[in-house]
Amino acid sequence: MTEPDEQDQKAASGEPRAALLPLAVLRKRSDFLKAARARRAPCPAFLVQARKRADGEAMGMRVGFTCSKKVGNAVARNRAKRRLREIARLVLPRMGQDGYDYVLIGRAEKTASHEFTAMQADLAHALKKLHA
RNA sequence: GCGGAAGGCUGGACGGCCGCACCUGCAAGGGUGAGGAAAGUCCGGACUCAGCAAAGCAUCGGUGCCGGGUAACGCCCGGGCAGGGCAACCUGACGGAAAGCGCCACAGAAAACAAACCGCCCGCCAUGCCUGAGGUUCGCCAAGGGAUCACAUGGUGCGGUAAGGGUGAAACGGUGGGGUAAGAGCCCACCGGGGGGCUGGCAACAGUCCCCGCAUGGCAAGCCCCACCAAGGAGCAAUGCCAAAUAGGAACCUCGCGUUCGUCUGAUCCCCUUCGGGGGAUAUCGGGGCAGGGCAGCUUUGGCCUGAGAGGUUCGGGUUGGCAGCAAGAGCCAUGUGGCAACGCAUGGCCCAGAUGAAUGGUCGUCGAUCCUUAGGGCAACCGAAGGGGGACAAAAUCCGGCUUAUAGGCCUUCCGCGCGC
RNA sequence: CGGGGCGUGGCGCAGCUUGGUAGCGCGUCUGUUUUGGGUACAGAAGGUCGUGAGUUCGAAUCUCGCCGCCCCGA
Repeated sequence: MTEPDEQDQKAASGEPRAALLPLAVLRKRSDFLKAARARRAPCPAFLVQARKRADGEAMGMRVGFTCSKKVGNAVARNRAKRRLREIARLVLPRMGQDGYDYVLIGRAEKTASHEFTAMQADLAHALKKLHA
């Protein structure tokens, strides 16, 4: 039933669009804790953390999203997370690098209300700084 | 028209581009995708687990006017009573205070078996009034005796009374009259209260008649009593399976380790044998029965398990993967029908989220209830080109029925009061 | 999902059981002592008792609903 190689196939499922790197989602708490200790870059509407993984840990580029209780109630947190996910989807395939874990952290009020195009530019700028 | 009451509905719309989750399909593609509260997690269930059910008792808990609805409820509907409102209507933890215990600060005479501080009244005594031994500072003082209807002052009585008394949340029925030494349900009228009967109602209760002068404050959201109800525990991180990994665990506590069957004859031993088998012995091994033990606190009954082990508590190690549970249900929508209603019944139709760092969206444009600014118009209320802003609360997490709380704006229905017109 | 606890002056806590006066320590302020400071002594200020209702004559205390925080178990 649960074939182990099925997960391998899922990891390679981004293959049809060869130009884009596959985007896996961080799910484990330990990955988030590791990323929190790595480099970070503040932006007006959110905070970016980036960590270059050790070899053999995982494949491709991974990204996670964090919105704590400070952001607001469940509705506000979900909306903030969706906007972060959207800018990550638009920006990371172009600007991200293989072998990195990224974590985007939402801020109260601003993540939900800040201008969308500005947030994309902010993320691109922050990624440049983090890769340098 | 203004003000108000009750109930219900709705919870931005359309399009472009780019996306997400699930289902279906070989594929292309197609289909579906948050709420009235999904929330808080306050009640009630379904479902699941453990080696169990029934009855009674105990205990704990809940409910608390009556009747009905429901799978059930602390929910809903209808009715009664009480309080509020001119009314529509609203609100109500609404059993018992003569079963018992407890509490009622301060103030006040007294705060719960009533008692009696002031007061009022009555009886008695003394004084006053007359006389006056005697004394004298000549103003008076005064033993004793007499009078004592009434009045006054003081004292006194195991006297009467509770009308009145600052207080207090609350003062032992209220108001008025009679009555009395003063007073008092002492008597009378009305109001209030208690008991009993009758009538209406399933009942709560209401009405009415008779009797009783009245017989005992409040708090039960203090303990408690009564009635009714259900019944324990844990909860979808329940539970089952697969895979992986580690271990093939440790400590402690409680109870128990008895008996029987050799026609269970498997095993072992002895004897006979025609070699098919037969007879006997052994409770050591296996097996069966019984006692015993266990199965939610106790008892009883039945059942099941165990029967030489069983049960419980704690600690330690590993895994934080997948599948099932997990979406057809106390389901939704019509129509008919019973019922004042909640709701029930019948027939037909429909299939309507299933995620798990957690999908159901991101962005842009047009419109948009409505708000703001302003050119202009109008005596004014106001109208208004153009520009700008622009939707509340709040997101399923096993699933239902309720409750509670949050909620911008809009719409509909019914009713009440006041004003005006016809 | 289930269970438990706590909100009282600036801080840490009593008081709640059995309802009537909100108290203690530290801190703050003022004064005295000292040449000055500290210490010591004396005095003072400061509390919607988390919040909204209800019960009661009366609620920090009793009951119910909300809000916030903390802890525990599966």
